Amino acid sequence: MKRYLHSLFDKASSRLDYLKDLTLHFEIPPNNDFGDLSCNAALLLSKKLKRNPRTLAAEILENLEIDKNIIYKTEIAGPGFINFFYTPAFVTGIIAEVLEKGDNYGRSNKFEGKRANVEFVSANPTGPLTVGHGRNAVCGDTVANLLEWVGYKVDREYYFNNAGRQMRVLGDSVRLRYLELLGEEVQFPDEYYQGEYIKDIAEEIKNEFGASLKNEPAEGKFKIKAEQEIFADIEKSLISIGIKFDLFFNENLLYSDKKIESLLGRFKEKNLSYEKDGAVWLKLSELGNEQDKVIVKSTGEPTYRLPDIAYHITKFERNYDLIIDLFGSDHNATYPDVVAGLQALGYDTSKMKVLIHQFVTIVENGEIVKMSTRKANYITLDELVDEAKADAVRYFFNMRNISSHMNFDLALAKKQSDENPVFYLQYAHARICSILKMVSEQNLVASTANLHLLSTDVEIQLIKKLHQFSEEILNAALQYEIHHICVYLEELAAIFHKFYTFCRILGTEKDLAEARLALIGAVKIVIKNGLKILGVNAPDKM
RNA sequence: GCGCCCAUAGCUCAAUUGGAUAGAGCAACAGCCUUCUAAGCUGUAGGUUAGUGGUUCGAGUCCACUUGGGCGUACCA
Repeated sequence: MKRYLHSLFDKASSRLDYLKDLTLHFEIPPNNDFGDLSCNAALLLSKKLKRNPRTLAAEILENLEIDKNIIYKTEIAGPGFINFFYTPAFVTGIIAEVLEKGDNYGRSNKFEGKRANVEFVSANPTGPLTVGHGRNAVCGDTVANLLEWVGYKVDREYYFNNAGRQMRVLGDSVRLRYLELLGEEVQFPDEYYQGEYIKDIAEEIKNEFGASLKNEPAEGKFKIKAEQEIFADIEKSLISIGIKFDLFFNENLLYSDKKIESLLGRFKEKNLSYEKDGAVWLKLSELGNEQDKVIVKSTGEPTYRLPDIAYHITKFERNYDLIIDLFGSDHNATYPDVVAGLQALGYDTSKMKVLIHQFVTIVENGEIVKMSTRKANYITLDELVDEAKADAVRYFFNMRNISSHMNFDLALAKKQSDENPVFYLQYAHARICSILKMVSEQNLVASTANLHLLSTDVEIQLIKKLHQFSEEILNAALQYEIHHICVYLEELAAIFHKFYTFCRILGTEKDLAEARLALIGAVKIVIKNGLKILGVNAPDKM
């Protein structure tokens, strides 16, 4: 519908010059009395043209060639809003459209032919995924889904590093636990990985190799085994919430393919780096950032910046139209350096979008639980899924704006099933399925022949809500804000539940019953499609 | 100190990105099941949108300052 109105304004702009470079904005008014869509163009223009907004609105209206079959009424309201009212024929026509498009209703081809890379999770294999990773994982996967719904071909990518100091410490942690199991006295340093999973891995090694690894170095079998085990667990955790990656990118590849080396050369060649105190520095202060930063330590080892930049260059070389990075807020200081470096080398960083999600704070008995993988003080994603099931966990993370800090009480998480609105949505779907099952035994079939019989407020509201779905998706995708889908679905489900209470199907006159069947069939499609984007099941029965 | 994020009902959060009377869930209170699933519906109560100023037709939303919180501020990632 918005597209139709845009086209009307486009035509009118040939007569009204001031409409030409105006970005139009249509929105759904807060109140039914104000119509179905509202436009504030006159208000915006009044400032620029120094004219009364209401007379401007009247002038615009006169120049719109409105199809009376689609919009039966327009009005100028308040300070100068132009309100549009849909005809009943247009409204009921929505149902047929939903039914016809089915599983594809809500998809758009706006970004057809474009390719996107969404990088998320990217946790190094040093321990199980925590609740914090869970938020990242769910949000990343949902953003990817959303992009697919607007036409992108999406690669979900996981970047990891299995070299370096962290991994040495991991290997040595396992080695010490192994020696402990063999009955040796060992000093287990505080800064080593304290988690129980380290002991489990040591146990497995002991079962496989007996005492034969007494003199094995930490970076040998210990590290390798730990990495394998942990990675397998990570993948299992991800699959348990329905996430599968297309690509795993190992940081090592950047070294073995000489990407780091050549990048260093390019910085030097462009005079963007220099040596000081035995280290190599990147001239970030000349690129608009606060201060210069080290890219190669005096030990000869690069800092994270160099591989990160090299890694992103590979994304540009792989020709993505959109490159998304999803980080937790603890990384908020790192990406500007990477972006500045890329920009200096001439890459089009406007293709990049960095999404930062805020932390999930776990509160237990009124106190905040500080999470640390190293100190083994964390709640794992697996524990959360055990307590609250995958659908509830996915919905829980999807339903909030990623920029908002999330609090949750662990005690509450355990009874989360009662409070999570996901069940409200699933229940609506299950109720529809139940009706459809029941009518199949009667002599009733969904029919679009008599949709004009759908005339109560709640029915009209429900249909109009269905119409908003595609625009909600597009809007959410353009802003990478997935929680809008949840808000929309909850509103839709609320109207449906009201409909369910007031408008019966069984025992109603045949034509009306069949029209209502068509309506709930359409509702079912939209709920199912919406939940699909969120990665949540739509059960037939509850 | 500096940078990013945040502050909305008792609690957890929305608010169409500057729009018309700030909305949901949970908790509280009062109702609704002999008819398609009560994991539902109806109603009541709950707000100086942290504070102070500013910008304009119009501010929860933008700007400045203040207060309070989270995350950073490494030759860790």
